Amino acid sequence: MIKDLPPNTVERLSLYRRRLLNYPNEDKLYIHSHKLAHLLKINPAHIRRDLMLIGFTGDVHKGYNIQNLIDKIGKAIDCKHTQKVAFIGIGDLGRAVADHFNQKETKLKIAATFRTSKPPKTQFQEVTCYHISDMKKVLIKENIELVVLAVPRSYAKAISGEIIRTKVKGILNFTSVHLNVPDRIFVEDYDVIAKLEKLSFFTNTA
Amino acid sequence: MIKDLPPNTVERLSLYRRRLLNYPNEDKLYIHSHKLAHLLKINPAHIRRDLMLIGFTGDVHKGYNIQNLIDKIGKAIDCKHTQKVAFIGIGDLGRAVADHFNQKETKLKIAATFRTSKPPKTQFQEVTCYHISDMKKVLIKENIELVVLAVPRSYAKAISGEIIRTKVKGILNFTSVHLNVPDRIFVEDYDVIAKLEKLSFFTNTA
DNA sequence: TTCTTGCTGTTAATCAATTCACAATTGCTT
DNA sequence: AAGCAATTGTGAATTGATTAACAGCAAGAA
Ligand SMILES: NC(=O)c1ccc[n+]([C@@H]2O[C@H](COP(=O)([O-])OP(=O)(O)OC[C@H]3O[C@@H](n4cnc5c(N)ncnc54)[C@H](O)[C@@H]3O)[C@@H](O)[C@H]2O)c1
Ligand SMILES: NC(=O)c1ccc[n+]([C@@H]2O[C@H](COP(=O)([O-])OP(=O)(O)OC[C@H]3O[C@@H](n4cnc5c(N)ncnc54)[C@H](O)[C@@H]3O)[C@@H](O)[C@H]2O)c1
Repeated sequence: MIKDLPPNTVERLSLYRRRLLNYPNEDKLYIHSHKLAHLLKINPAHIRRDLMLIGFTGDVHKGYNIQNLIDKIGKAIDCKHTQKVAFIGIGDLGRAVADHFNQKETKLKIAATFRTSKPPKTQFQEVTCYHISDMKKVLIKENIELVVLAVPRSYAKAISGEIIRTKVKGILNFTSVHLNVPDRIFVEDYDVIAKLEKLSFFTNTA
Repeated sequence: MIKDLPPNTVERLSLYRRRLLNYPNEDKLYIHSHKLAHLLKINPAHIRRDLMLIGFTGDVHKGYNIQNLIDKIGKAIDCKHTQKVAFIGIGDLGRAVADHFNQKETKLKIAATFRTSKPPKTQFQEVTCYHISDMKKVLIKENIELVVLAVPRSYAKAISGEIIRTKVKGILNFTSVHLNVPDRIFVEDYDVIAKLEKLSFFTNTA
């Protein structure tokens, strides 16, 4: 894992890797910066710079070796141990995200889901679904470090209050409630409405 | 509508408004920059600067008048006509987003949803659900300008090929497929995996 | 009245992200 | 063997986003 990568670079590296994992099907061993840039609709220099930051070098004519690049990205951004993820709230949104997640190659592992209604024994392969009242206990016992929070907004605050008493280090927060957690916990908020309103704005001015 | 607002400012203004729409319940007419900043966990100067950009001024002691601010944000970022939004793919993800959307105050209006299986007559209040094969026709007829794309990734390319033959100006794309559309169409991609992998990275280095 | 306090509006400074632009490299062609 | 063409790696320039800092103001206290 490489220190001091800019946040946007880390995010892009993840996207590069996911795109490349589909690429060998297309029967090539190497890829050029401009080709990958085109697939992702970004600037080629961007890619070269990102790869420079993780110390990956290409061949001046063949471009970048795809498998080696995938591996190198893993060394750069993946945690050494497998980090466990829990889904808190597994309604429509949580289910969609968890499903999507389980179809992708990633080092992260879904270790638990939580909800209020009586849970079925399992969901998503071997993932256990617990009742929300066991959340704190399970998060601690299972050593879960990341959570996806997708519960009705009125519960967000109380739940985040419990989360801070566990070893959770990061929260992907879909509740549109801004969580009050200590600095040691990373929060990433996402809000569709703001994105759509931005889209609306820029499709009517620019 | 104000020209030349930075993208991030537009997004934040949307968030300010949504937060403030809940605030009068809390029985205040005015709010200070540092108070709102605290609610959103951002820097107060940021808020003052954003409001400066839309020409909104506060009272040096009372702060910002909440209702006036809500109105001013509307004038700054909302489209003059009501823009119509369609959901293409209304499975778990589409449903979650559409639901979330319909609970919020916004000038945007869901005008149609599309899916492959035989559609029920309606969903979400008065929104009609159409079969995907009618998509192009309906998008054109209804003058739909924004779409949320949440179909299985294998269909994304073909569907975006149809979309470009309509008046759609913006796509919120959840498919993890990078769409090849002309520049006149704004695309906003979102990818949970990249966000989670970023979270994983920063909870293990920083 | 005069002083103190705490806020806004705004400029300036900083920090981060993106893009440009080109030297260096090397396969390929002639 | 020499010249061409295409690509990487990267410093420099640019653009954009964020934060600091403070003047100026006005309410309320003394
Ligand atoms: N930020 C965004 O972009 C975005 C998009 C879509 C939905 N959302 C939000 O995500 C949340 C979930 O949406 P959804 O469509 O999946 O809702 P849903 O009603 O389908 O699912 C809610 C889930 O939360 C669980 N839950 C309910 N009460 C709970 C409690 N007291 N404690 C713990 N868990 C509880 C339920 O068991 C269920 O699993 C909502 O708050 C919604 O507004 C946000
Ligand atoms: N980017 C992200 O963060 C993210 C998160 C979750 C899911 N996803 C992706 O979003 C998509 C939808 O996920 P979901 O869980 O809602 O899936 P889902 O299977 O529940 O729903 C799929 C929807 O697409 C429709 N559909 C199926 N085939 C179609 C076709 N040929 N043409 C048009 N529409 C068709 C279906 O009718 C259904 O409405 C998937 O591609 C998933 O991987 C992305």
